[in-house]
Amino acid sequence: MKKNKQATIVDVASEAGVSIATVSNVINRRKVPMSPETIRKVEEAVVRLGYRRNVMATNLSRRRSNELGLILPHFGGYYGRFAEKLEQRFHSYGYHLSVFSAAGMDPEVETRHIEHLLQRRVDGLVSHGLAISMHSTQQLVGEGTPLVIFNGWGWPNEITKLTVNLDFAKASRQAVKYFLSHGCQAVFYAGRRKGMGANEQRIEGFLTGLGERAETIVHALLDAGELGVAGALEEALRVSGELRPIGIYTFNDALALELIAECHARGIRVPEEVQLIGMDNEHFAKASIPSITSFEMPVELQTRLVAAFLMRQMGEDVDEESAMLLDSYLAQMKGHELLIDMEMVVRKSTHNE
Amino acid sequence: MKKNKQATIVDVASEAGVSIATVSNVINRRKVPMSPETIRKVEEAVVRLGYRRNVMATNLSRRRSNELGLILPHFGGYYGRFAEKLEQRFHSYGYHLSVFSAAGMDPEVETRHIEHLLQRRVDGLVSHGLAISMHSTQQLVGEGTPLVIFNGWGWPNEITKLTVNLDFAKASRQAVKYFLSHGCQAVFYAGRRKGMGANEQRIEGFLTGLGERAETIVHALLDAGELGVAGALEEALRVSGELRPIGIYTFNDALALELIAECHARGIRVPEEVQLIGMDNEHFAKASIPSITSFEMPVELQTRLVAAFLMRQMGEDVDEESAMLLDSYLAQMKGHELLIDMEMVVRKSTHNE
DNA sequence: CTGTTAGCGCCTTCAC
DNA sequence: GTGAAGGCGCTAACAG
Repeated sequence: MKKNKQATIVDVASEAGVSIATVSNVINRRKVPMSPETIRKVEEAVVRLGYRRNVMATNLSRRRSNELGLILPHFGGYYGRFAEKLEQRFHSYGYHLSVFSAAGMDPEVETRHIEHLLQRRVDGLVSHGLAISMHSTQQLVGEGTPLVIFNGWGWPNEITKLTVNLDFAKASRQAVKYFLSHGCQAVFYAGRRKGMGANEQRIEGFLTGLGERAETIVHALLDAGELGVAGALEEALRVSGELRPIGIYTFNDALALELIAECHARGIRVPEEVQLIGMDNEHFAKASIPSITSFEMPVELQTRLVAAFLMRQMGEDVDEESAMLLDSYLAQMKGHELLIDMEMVVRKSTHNE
Repeated sequence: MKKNKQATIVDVASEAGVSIATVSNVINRRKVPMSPETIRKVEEAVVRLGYRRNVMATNLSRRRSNELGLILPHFGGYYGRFAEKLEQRFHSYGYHLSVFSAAGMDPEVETRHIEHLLQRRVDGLVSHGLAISMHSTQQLVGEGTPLVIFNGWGWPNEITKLTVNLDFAKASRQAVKYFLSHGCQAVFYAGRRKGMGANEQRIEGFLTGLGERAETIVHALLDAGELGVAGALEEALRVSGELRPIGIYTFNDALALELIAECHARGIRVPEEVQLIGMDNEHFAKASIPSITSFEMPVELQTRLVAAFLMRQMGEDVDEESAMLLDSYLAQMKGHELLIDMEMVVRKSTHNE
């Protein structure tokens, strides 16, 4: 037996007794007038042969792929949800989305994925904007492929017309102000150096949030990556001396959770002595003990804006709702950065009643 | 200006002053002897023109894509790590992996992804085996594409030669036995109906783990999906009456964490009154209070076996280590199911000292 | 060593 | 309505 190769359009044509052009017309539901009889014959032949169109041939011929690519720092948490939402949105616009993880921001892996996507001639690309990827991305994408960045800072205008960012700085200001207005005698930011851009944004917000209080209130930046979680807590306690309670704003919920564990191990009460605010509003933030005050990530909104803008860049239409949303955000944009607010979810790690 | 289209192999050829065949040979580092001079000229032309091969054309011509597809129930946690590891492994075998999420096991989304992968003529497919996907998968894949399933139960041999499963049943037996040998007076399994196959496996293991003790010890199956977390806990307490401590084995760490929160809210001490064992060994299992006893998912091993088997099915060679590993597992296989052990990580939710 | 020439599977005018 | 033919970008013999 010879290997049963996939049926081609030619097979379908001869099976149905028509020409390949006709088959193509039927398959693509073109508006050219065809007899219902012809259509039926073709459709039957398709089923009978188990025909499945070869998109490589289609794309090659059409000179467009109808495919989009997404590069994430990793799957998991917020990013995983982001990917699923975005896929769904693009699907509604008639595009297919392939998702890739840089596997913990490994530049090599990331470059490999982008290169492959480009070789596959994707019609557009969306990428996170963290870490070093900037330079390589610039190189790779060149003048050709439409690209939109999300959660990226410091990207020159030449590369992207728009960056869709969560407003970490604002959230951080909000966190600090919350601490200050809820009796905290000293405030800290605990981050991880590897956070890069996103980390910087938080720090900036943290400092500006202090405002003029910066001169009078005890505060410090803690690097949990360098000091370790225990080290960071110790440092905070050392700096704050007898002052209580203190407030610690963390890079994310995971770090907040670890700090809670550390406090618990030392018999330090949360929130009576140490108040904590995290970021990401992960599933466990709600169930931890105490539950963690955090910021909700507006995935729906962000993916909507990202998708709408990419479509526009590609000259495609989008649903009216997204279009209006995008316009209203673009109107109040500063520079080429579009900022999205996050909502604080207050829980037990910052108050008790 | 006309749009600067991507340079093609023809452009490179004329730029370098050679024929397209030569360019192709250089690009693909074929073993045909060529003068270093020619090679240099071609390579220079490539960079000068920013040439990037069109994989659609390449694949069409080669009649193979060198691409593989992976279908996941969702990104996040274990599955996200699985995807990253698998990608890396396939890469080392010279294949590219595209990952798709069924977005919470939505059958429509799943079908769409598989169909698209097939239309792209991937050389092979690996898919989780949960939920209803079975039937549609069978339809779709037909006789053609090599397929390996992981974490799937009840798949007929006609579809898959092999299913690579984590041994949830065994882990569950182990959990029960741990409870029994550590003083638990009553034991429970708390799952979620939606767990499907994976849920069934746990239940089976839970029951067989009881063995002959099933007749003498108080036990029950709890459906946290139906009863809610609070309801499940109440039910366990009701059934066990005055007996303490009781042991609750949960579908995953997330559920265990929620139960801990629920216990805490009611002033029930963990592990003194209620012992808990979770599954997945998620990041937060270590940092929660108390930390959660759980089972580590052997992603490295599982991806290795999956990759090796798919490669073999496709007639490709794999590294010796993986080959030997696969052979040893195949040797002790029952049916067409290959089982992987998980390791229990004991933490504070089951003991205190 | 290098160039020529068929395809790969499908789309897309342009006649009939 | 339907069919014939050229082309998309690249590979793979096969000559030279």
